[in-house]
Amino acid sequence: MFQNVKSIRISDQIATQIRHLLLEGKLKPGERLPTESELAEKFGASRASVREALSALESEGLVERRKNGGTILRRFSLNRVLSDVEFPRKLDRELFFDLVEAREMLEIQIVELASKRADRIDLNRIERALEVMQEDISMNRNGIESDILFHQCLAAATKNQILTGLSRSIGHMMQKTRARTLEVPGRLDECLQEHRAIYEALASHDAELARRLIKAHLAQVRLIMDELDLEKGEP
Amino acid sequence: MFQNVKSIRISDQIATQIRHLLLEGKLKPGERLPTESELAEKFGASRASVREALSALESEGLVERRKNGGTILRRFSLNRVLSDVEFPRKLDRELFFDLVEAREMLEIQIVELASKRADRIDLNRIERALEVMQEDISMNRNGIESDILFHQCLAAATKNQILTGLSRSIGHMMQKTRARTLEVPGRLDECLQEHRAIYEALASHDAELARRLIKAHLAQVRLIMDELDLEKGEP
DNA sequence: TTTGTCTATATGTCTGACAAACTGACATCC
DNA sequence: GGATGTCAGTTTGTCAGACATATAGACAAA
Repeated sequence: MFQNVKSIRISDQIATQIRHLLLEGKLKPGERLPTESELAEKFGASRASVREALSALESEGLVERRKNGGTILRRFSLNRVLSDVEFPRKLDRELFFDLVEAREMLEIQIVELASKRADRIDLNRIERALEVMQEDISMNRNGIESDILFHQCLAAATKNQILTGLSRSIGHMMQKTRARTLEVPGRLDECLQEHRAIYEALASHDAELARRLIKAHLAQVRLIMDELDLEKGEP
Repeated sequence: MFQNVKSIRISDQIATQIRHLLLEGKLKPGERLPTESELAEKFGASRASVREALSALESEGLVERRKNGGTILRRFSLNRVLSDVEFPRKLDRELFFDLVEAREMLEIQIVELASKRADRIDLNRIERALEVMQEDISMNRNGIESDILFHQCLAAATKNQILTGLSRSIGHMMQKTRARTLEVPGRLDECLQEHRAIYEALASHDAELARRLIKAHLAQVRLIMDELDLEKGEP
């Protein structure tokens, strides 16, 4: 009934404005922003606030700052890929299935590529993710975090930032649903076994096997999702 | 051979330290960080630098700041820690190659799916896109718009909104580069022929052929990109 | 052409100060 | 007693002004 009101930081407002200007095309990638002092003046704020905004934008990958070169708008940034897609937050029923389909494609490609590129460090990381899930099971936790961690480690092994970012973002959007599938009794154990098998395939650089395994894994997830869907009816 | 040296911002060092402390488990999600003044003292830096670091961490979703509640480490952030820590921001150049790779994967998947799902309407649309490109050629236009149109129509034929959206935004980010490849003498004609072949495969619902053709098409594009790159050196 | 030097510029950093908002305790009124 | 003001302490948010430092560009010298 009542809208939650709260003060909005100046630095946030500045960052938001710049993000919007980028989306609307009034600021173009590759261009240079005015100097911090000029921005401060134009926004009617202090340089410190402008700098905080730029820090945020920088860590989002939208801008790049150089000692004397000013602040430039980056050409290729993950956020710009995602901002359009992530936009429909409502997740219609139809859109949700599109999302599931896109995720399956993405994950399959990721695993295939990862099985070619994974080095010792990646494999160690994945191993650790498996341990975390094992721990989740014995501690009786739901395991969604370790599930996400595993898939994130897979994506990282491709060494491709765009794919990694996409995986993270799409995986995050489906977090709730995945959590529900993991609640099914015994599912977490199964999941761990499937993950382990995928890991083995990766470790032996068997792309074809890895591909088959992740496909089976995702098919399993989808199956459970469908079952849950029939019972409850609504995401 | 020579390592690239450059000054590392204090705020970056602080942010990195905090990220690592999180990874090592010395800082735990849900905990509260010391106050900004205390942090400044402990790191031997000013509060302004600490605040810039916190701004970055906040926009990564690692911490949450409240007016009097101090700064708390967010619970659900494991995935973000990982990718950001292990793979420091890539430069535009590297990220561009990631983008090219991601696009190729995406387009291949799209064409494969489209060849299964394209109906009469989709095919007509694609046909029209081909005509537009033919017109571009005879009018001596650069053809980038009709190129985009063609790929957009392909994506639409998958009936998957997520894939369509991804294709659009990635394609859009690469627009300038694609435009440059089309400027190569005779390239637009080749491009049209390749598009035509893909269309034929789609029309006959030959997924395997379509896949091979789009792969060849994208390989050709990449080849030209590389050549242009060697000549000019800088996007 | 390369190298050295200088200067202007923009970011990076620090200091000290005040404003604003939240917390908790205490006082006040019905 | 319980709801409502009031106040002080704490912490983040914001500001202004200063200096340090790295970079680019111009220009001179070898």
